[in-house]
Amino acid sequence: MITKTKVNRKQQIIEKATQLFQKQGYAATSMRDLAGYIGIEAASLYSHIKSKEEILQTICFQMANDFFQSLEKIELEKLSADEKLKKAVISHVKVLTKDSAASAVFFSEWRHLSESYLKDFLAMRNNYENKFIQILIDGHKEGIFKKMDAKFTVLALLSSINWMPSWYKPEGKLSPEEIAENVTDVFINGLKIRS
Amino acid sequence: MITKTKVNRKQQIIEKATQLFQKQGYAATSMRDLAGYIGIEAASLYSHIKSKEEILQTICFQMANDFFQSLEKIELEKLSADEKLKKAVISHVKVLTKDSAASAVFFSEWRHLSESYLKDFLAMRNNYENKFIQILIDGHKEGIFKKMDAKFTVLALLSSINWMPSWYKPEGKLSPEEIAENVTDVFINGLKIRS
DNA sequence: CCTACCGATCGGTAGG
DNA sequence: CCTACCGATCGGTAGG
Repeated sequence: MITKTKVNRKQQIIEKATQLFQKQGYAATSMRDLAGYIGIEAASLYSHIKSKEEILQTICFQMANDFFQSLEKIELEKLSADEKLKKAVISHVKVLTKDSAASAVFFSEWRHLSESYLKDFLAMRNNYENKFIQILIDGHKEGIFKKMDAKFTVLALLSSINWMPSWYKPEGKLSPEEIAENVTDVFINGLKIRS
Repeated sequence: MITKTKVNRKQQIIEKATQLFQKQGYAATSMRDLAGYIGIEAASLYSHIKSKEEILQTICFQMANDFFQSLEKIELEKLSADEKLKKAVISHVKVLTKDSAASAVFFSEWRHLSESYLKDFLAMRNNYENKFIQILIDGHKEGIFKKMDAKFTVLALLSSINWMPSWYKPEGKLSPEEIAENVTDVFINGLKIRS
């Protein structure tokens, strides 16, 4: 049996914590819970992490980074607004489904971050939403999208996608691309048969 | 000063708990927190309620009932699928915005219900979703809606609406009807200008 | 509705 | 990574 290095153990702690935070919530998950699942004493966790909140911070800011990076790549491309929106949704869904447990924690447990982290977190989220809003505004200027409340629409769009980790099963039949295809198709083209 | 009756006090406890559960989450809200905001001792809460979980049960099942009743009324009406969908969304949004704090608790904190209540809760939610799914299926049969994954679409639709309590401000400029109008318009007609 | 209190559990530290 | 332990806090009860 190969000895586990500290790095691996830390990774293991974060992964198990992610699962527990998703299932039970951050506040309802105790360090003794977590340690028990890993097979060590609660006190031993602190050889690898500084605090319970540090775990949450790691999860939240890792996800935030992933979302940001994936969107920034797309912003550089020269695309029409509807193509850009579709690509943005696809990469959003890809990040989301790559680790749906971490995504669920990211979306539901961020409020338990302490103040200064919370501030950074909310600023990043706002920034991210604004990039989507800009795509819709551009699309309207280009004559592709109808007049609408862009912020409202983006929040509705992101909400409908972000809720997914709560019911998305990786073994399900839909790939990230198919999910994004479905979502963008509904939002861009609507449900009605065109006449 | 008029003496508060027990009924009023119980109502006050539930309302304040709803606010705290929304802001901090159920698990992170202590009975001492709650009592402090009301201005009594924690032990005194138990003259009015049986347990912390009873408060959560009251909130969740009250909301579940409201949602159900509003939808059942619409099911009886003879309407085309797109009209029925719109009406269903309007009354869903109305229930949601009537008490957005209770709605937020309903959508985010139900997992802290104990097992038997959890089972009932999930059954009701499934039942509710199925009614929406049926509307979409009927709409496809009537030739109004295109072919789609009805369950997927309903979950996306409800998610985009249900996320609202986390950012909806009653003093905002949009009425429930306008919100429902925006949401259904996007879903039914899409963002693209018809050509 | 309060005082007084219960056993259980919390996140975390000291020291090895 | 463990044993031993800390002060704080938890939901809730007894008795008035």
